[in-house]
Amino acid sequence: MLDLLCQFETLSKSSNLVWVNSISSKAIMDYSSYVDTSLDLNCKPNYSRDLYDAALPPPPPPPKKELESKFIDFGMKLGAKQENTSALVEELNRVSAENKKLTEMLTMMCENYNSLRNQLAEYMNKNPVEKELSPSKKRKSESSNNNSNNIITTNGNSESSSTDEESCKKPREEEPIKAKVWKTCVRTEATDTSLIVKDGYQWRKYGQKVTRDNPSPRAYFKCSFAPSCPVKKKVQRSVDDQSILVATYEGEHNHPQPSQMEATSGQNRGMALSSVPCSTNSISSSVGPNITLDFTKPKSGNDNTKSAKPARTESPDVRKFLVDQMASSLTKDPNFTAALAAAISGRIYQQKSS
DNA sequence: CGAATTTGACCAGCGC
DNA sequence: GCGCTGGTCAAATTCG
Repeated sequence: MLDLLCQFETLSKSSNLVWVNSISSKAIMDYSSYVDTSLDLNCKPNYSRDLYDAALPPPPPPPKKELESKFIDFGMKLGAKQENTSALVEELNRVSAENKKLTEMLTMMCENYNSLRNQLAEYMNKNPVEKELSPSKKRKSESSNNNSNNIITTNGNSESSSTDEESCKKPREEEPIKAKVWKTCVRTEATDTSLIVKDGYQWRKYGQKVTRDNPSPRAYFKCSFAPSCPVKKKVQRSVDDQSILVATYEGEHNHPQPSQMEATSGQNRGMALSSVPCSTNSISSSVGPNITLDFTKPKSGNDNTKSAKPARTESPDVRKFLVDQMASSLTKDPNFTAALAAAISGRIYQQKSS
């Protein structure tokens, strides 16, 4: 099963979150909103990997008018308004076509990813792994939680199985009995001792404990929006593989990701660089500015991800949102604007001289 | 200096 | 009831 998950992870490329909770396919779908579909935009010009080619964001259409006006002004100053404008318009058309093509490629990637995930869910449902618990264990929940192969299916209801520890908790909190509980495995550097799982949300650590079944300490986190947001998570290294962090989430966020809030509020300079899932062995480890766009949607409402998923990649609204994000990121990047200005001036100079 | 983290103490559930 | 255990609290400490 882990092999399958690894394949799944590899195929998903842009995500380093391995969803190992074997539950109903419906619940799997719920998780889809957490999958990092962010594009890692390397501003350096020397990227040549296919992945980057595929994930290369479309050039920013929204600034078109702005840029065009700037181009025109620039051209007027040089006394070559008409030629420059037509050339730039032509260039913009070409870029738009490329933009469209890349968007289609991205959509196709997302579709492939989703179909793979569905296949995984199907496989899990067909092959439930019954994990026999040691009778000597007092805390059956822990014995299951600390196993990296923690793939349990009980009537397709993960809540009933993995929330055993929930039942051990005090009933003081009025959170619903069926609070969503799921797990993720995140591969990290084996030397990395921090128990930090970057998932786009901000967490406040409120405890750490060494448990009986695992020599690695378990860290307890609450959502930084608590108490309004009741979500908690526990992070502990896998017993079998110390390089794998097992994060157990309880509850559901009732707010968008902070990174997304920043993005929508226009404060997205270098956004999500520290708060979005990113593989530690990421291909984006090259030196230089990386712009990571967070495309995960705020979890509005409950289980409507099934219908919302296609919209993420295909609906005009989402596209517009993505484009706005990219445009905002690029236009605020001084390196980008400088490079753009240099490219434009160079092209105009080239046209003039020819 | 305020926010975040650490860590020992405390509480509650469970098995004997 | 007692001991073990996981989960949480909150004072102390660290960090930016």
